[in-house]
Parts: sequence; C-alpha cells; structure tokens
Amino acid sequence: MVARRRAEMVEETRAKLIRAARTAFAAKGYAAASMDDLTAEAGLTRGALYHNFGDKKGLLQAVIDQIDAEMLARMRAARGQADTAWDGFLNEGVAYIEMSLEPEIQRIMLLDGPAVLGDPSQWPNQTACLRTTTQAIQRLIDDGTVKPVDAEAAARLINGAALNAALWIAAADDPHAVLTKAVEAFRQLAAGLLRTAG
Amino acid sequence: MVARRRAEMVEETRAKLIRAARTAFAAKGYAAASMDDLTAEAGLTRGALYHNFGDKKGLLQAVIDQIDAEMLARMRAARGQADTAWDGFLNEGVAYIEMSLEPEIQRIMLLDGPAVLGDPSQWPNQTACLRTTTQAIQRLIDDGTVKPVDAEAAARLINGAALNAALWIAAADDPHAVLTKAVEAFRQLAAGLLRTAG
DNA sequence: TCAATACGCATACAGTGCGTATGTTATTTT
DNA sequence: AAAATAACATACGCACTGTATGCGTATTGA
Repeated sequence: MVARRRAEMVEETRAKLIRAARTAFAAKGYAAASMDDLTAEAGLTRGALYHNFGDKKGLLQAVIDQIDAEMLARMRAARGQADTAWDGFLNEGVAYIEMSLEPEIQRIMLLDGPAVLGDPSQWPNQTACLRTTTQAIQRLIDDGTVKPVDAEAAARLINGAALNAALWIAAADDPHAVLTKAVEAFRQLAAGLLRTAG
Repeated sequence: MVARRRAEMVEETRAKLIRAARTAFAAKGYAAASMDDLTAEAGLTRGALYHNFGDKKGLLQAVIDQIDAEMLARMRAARGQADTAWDGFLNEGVAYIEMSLEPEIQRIMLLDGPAVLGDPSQWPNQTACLRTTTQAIQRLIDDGTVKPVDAEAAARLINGAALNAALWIAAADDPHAVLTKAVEAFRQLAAGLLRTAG
C-alpha cells in the first residue's frame, strides 16, 4: 500500500460513507436506514461515521449537499441550452421536474430531507439554486419580459409548482405520460408572469 | 359513573389519543414524539394505541385525516365567499396558504406526513381536496374563463405553488409581510391559466 | 531517527423507543 | 349464568442511536 497523505484517506472514507448513505436512504428511507448496516456496506463502522459527520442528521446533510450541488449543475446546463432568457428559465423548471423523477432525489430531497432538516429553502445549496432562479426572474423583469412582481416570491412559487409536479409524476402509473401533461401545464402557468399575454 | 355504550367509549378513547398525538407531533415532530409520553398525556397506555390504530403510522394517518378534513372544510368556506368562480378558485389557494401558517399544519401535513406516509396526493382526503380543485378548474375551462389545459395538472401545480409559498412564509422573519408578497405573486401566476391576458 | 502527540477509526456500553405477547376486566352473547 | 369477546394494561425482547473508551498509525519536533 502506497503511503498516501492523511487528508486523502479522510476524503475517501467520507466519500464511501456518503455513497453508502445515498443508496441506503434512497432505498429504505432515512428513518429505516440503519447506521450499522450502511457503514458495514462501506467497509467501516459507526465510529467513522460519528467521527466525520457528528450524527445521523449530519450524514444526511452531507448527502443532501452533494445531491443539491449536482442538481444545481444540471439546472444550469439546461438553462444554457436555451436561446432566449425566458426559455432558459422554463428549461430550468422542466429540468427540475425531470430530475425529481429519480427515486433517489424524490426520497432524499423531497420527502426525508425537509422532515429531518426542516424547510429546504434554508439549506445552503438550495438557497444558491433559488438565488439563481430569483436573479433570472429579476433580469426578465428588467428587460420587460416579465411583469413587475416580487422576484423571490415568483421563484418560490415556480419552484413549488415544479416540485409538486415531480411528486405527482413519480407516483403516477405512467410517469412519462404525466410528465408531458405536467410540463405543458407548467409552461401555461409560468406564462402568467409574462407581460404579454401567453 | 353512568354506564355508557361501548362504542361511545371507544370513540372517546380514539379522540383523546388523536388530540394528544396532534399536539405531540406538532411540538416535537413525528420521529421525536414518544408513544409512551403521548398516551400518558391522554391518560392511557400504548396498549390502547396499538389496539385502536395498529401502529405509530396508523395514529399519524388518523391525525392527518382529521386535519385534512378540517382544511377541506375551510377551503370550501373560503370559496363560497367569492362572487365569481375564478375569485372562488383564488380564494381556495389563498386559504390554503394562510392555513399553512399554523405550525401544526406545517409540521404534520407538510413535513412529517409526506416523509412517513408517502406522497400526499395519494391520501384519501387530499384526493378529495384535489378533486374539488380539479373540478373547479374544469368548470372554469368549460365556461371559457380558463385556457384548455389539463385540469388535474393545473390543480396540482397550483397546489404546489401554494404549499411552497406557505413553507416560505412560515420560515420568514416577518410572516405577514411575506404573506402579502406571496399572495400577490400567486394571483399573477394563476393568471397564466386565464384565457384573457392577466 | 526517535519519542511524543494527535488523529482516524473500532469497540463496548448505556439509554430509549417500538412492536408483540400475554394478562385482566367489563360487556356482550347464548 | 357461563362462555366468549372486546378494550385496554402490563411485561418483555429487539433494534437503534449516541457516547465513552481503546488501539493503531501517521505526523510533528528536537
């Protein structure tokens, strides 16, 4: 075994624990996931877990931070692929809905996370995500595309609509059929913010 | 002690347990609420609880059914106080937002409930609530007020927007100031469904 | 280079809470 | 009036979280 720096090994154990926790939380839910089991899955014990993350909630927080960062990156990519600012804004919402189709995101980010850690809009990365959406709306207001509403309020409502759409889709018998209906309704609803009638 | 019918006593026991559970779940959250504690608060033991509700989730389900019925009644009352069908529809959404200001509804209905029992849109009473909203939108489509969108999709998105608005308000420093902004943005957003430009 | 120390993690232990199995009493049923 | 059943209490086992302690190894200083 090559002698590596200690910091590297710490990062590796943290990564292993987070990965095991992601799959365990997604599969069984936060409450039903045993820390003995998931640490064993990672080839470690609970000692490593408490040393690195403090407690079970700390581990969940780390998992959520990681997923949230991934979601933020994917939303930015979706926005970048649009021609106009308004389409980019819509793409963000649609990307959010599509990501929420994934059971892992559903279970961890939309169900257990809020229940254990409280209102998601207070989470560090979520605020970053929300801030970019708010800024996008503000720009659309400034250039006359969108009516002069409170940008943050609009961003939160749009987010909520997308989130609920995602939950609906995931619980549906035919998710992809419902997805198209939800996306269509989402575009109509968002058009309410437009200065010109949709 | 007057000899009462057995069915009356069972109802009384169930009511006492549900009442104690409501306060306990609202105060401590579902996971942190001890069943020994809340049954003792009701002057009973866990035996009564397991006999009447099966398990802890069953008790939560009973609590949620009760609260959900109350919310449905209040939303119907709010709709009845409007002059037009459209205003009635908006009133429903605003009433939903306002109810979610209450910590009990926040904690139990919006945070713990979905995490423990799964997607709220599958709950019996919630579907009733959603159905009335869907029907309201369908009527507005039929009489030409609202664009021809999928009524259920629109209802779910509107619900989600209202829900997120409520969470935002509850976490705010000045809830009532944020409430007005949220309600204003909600009306703008909902106007996206209108056939005539908002 | 070698001792001292701090760090990362494992092990052992105590506390708490859920669910079930069993017991007890009062009300039906026959 | 005796048997049966429902409503609830009591007692027990099991699992899980969090903490305290122990051990090995890497890092630091002289």
